[in-house]
Amino acid sequence: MPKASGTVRGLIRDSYESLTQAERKLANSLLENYPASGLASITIVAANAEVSTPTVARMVQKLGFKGYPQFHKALRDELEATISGPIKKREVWASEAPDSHMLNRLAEPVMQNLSQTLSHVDTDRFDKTVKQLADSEKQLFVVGGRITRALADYAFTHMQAVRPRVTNMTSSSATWPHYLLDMAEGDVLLMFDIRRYETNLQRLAEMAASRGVTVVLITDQWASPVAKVADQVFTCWVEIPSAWDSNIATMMMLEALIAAVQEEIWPETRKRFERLDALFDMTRLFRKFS
Amino acid sequence: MPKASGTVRGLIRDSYESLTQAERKLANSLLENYPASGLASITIVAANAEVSTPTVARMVQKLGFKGYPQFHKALRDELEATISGPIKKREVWASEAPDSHMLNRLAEPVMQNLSQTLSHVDTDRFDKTVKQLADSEKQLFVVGGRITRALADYAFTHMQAVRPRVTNMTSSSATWPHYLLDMAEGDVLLMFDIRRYETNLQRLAEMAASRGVTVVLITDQWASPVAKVADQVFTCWVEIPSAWDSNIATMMMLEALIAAVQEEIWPETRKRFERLDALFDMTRLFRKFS
DNA sequence: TTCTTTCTGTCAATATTCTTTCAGAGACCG
DNA sequence: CGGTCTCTGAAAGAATATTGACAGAAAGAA
Repeated sequence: MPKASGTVRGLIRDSYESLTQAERKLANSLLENYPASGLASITIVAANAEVSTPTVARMVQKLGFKGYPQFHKALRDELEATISGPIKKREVWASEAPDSHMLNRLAEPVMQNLSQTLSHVDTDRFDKTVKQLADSEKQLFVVGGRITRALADYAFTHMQAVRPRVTNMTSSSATWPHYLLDMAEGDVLLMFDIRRYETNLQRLAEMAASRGVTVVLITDQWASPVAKVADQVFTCWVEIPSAWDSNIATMMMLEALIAAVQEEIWPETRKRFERLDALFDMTRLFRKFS
Repeated sequence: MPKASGTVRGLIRDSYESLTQAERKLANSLLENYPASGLASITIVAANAEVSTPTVARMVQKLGFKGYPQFHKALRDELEATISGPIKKREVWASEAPDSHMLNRLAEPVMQNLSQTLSHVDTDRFDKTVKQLADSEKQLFVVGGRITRALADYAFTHMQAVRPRVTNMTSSSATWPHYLLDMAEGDVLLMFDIRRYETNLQRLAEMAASRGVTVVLITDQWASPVAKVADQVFTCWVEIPSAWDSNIATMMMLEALIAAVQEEIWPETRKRFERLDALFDMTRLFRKFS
């Protein structure tokens, strides 16, 4: 008895010689387009291989499955195992601590959030957004809410290092009309809005959009109402077992955007970095590091 | 509104915002393990997503399919088109994008950083620090540097929600002597210092320490000079392929601390949260969410 | 708050799939 | 050539999947 390789494919190959004529026809059909062709219903599989449904049922039983549904499930599990990202199944625990420790209780949902966030990004839109954020002909405005103001600040500091013409809008909504005055068509407004969503941000977005400003929104999985008027929306997963929301995935999203923008306009950015460095050297605020 | 990318995944993403709550739950479940999770029967898909079968049927119709079987077929066709070859083990991380895409290039080192950071935490020290940060008899000061000011702000906003007596020190070092005046023995100073390390922060730390203030430092893997005078040091991995450092691990460390502090003094914190909520309800700034 | 609208799950009907039985077809052997 | 065996597909029955109708629940508006 030859050993099966564990995969359904291996199983079929191993038992190929003991299969009958019609069954081989089926086996060929399955292997030819593996695993897609095996994921249809038994009727369709049979039709594709030009054999009858009982033949399919008999063969999967011969392969050791209890019935066609089990065979189907085995294929799905295999597919799932094959195309899983870098985040899945990684032992990221804080070593010696018990699972009940806060660090470990947090690790799992955080990974989940990052994974989920990544799987929701449409790379075409991402690339498009990067181009818009990288266009230093246009003014870039950054604004956030109560909690996300910190993220907006972070975005501002980095964007400012990468390109010129970046404006950080204060968190006080009373001053926003002043900024709106200066927004021109084609300018970009980068907004952060995580629940609880702020009505003022929504109004700001509406007004900006109506002036022809491109609104880029980074929000959570429940989607801020700003999404309705935004040109680009990035959804981040923020749920953790706590009374508030985690912004780790949001931070990742933001850093990814910054990194991509930096790469997009590296020649200019590089010069900016060098000049910035020179300036830091002149003020003695910072230490050189090894 | 950007056009759908033609794939079922794109279809789901594009209509995500117009989906209802239960449908989003389903969409998440589908995207999380795409396309394997969608290739099961409607019953199983519904069970996995923890929604009812009619919800699944409704959503696929909303997406433009005539019925579930059509949706199923579309997924199979897509799978066939994508991995027709023998062992085309595509590491689809962010999405259908090539490995060279920024999102995928970033995902790996970020995971690495999180993993490293977690495995370096001494849980005993972590717990001890949490107790110190949770002691609302003492004043808690928060301060950060040029980049980490955003993190300090984030820490401040959350800590302030969790406990009383929290002070956010401005980033301008000229004002720091004023804060120092009010620091008493036993007070806690939470500092962020990521390279390039700032000389002013070091001086601040020294002066605070000499006054008997407990200094808690969150720094990077190369360790800020503040570490020499700090009582508690948390090291975060920050290296990514870019000209600057990633603060995702730093953010995680911070959130872990906040979460642990919150848990430590939950009874008081809970009341604070309720009062805060009531205050938000009074100002109409925020929308209710589910 | 109350009313309206929209959403979501339970249930039942309908359609499809899966399995089993069985008889005919074909292969192999004497 | 006839007998025996295995294989194969048709058809029926059982099981399951899919869809539609409905009513309670939740969200949003006035």
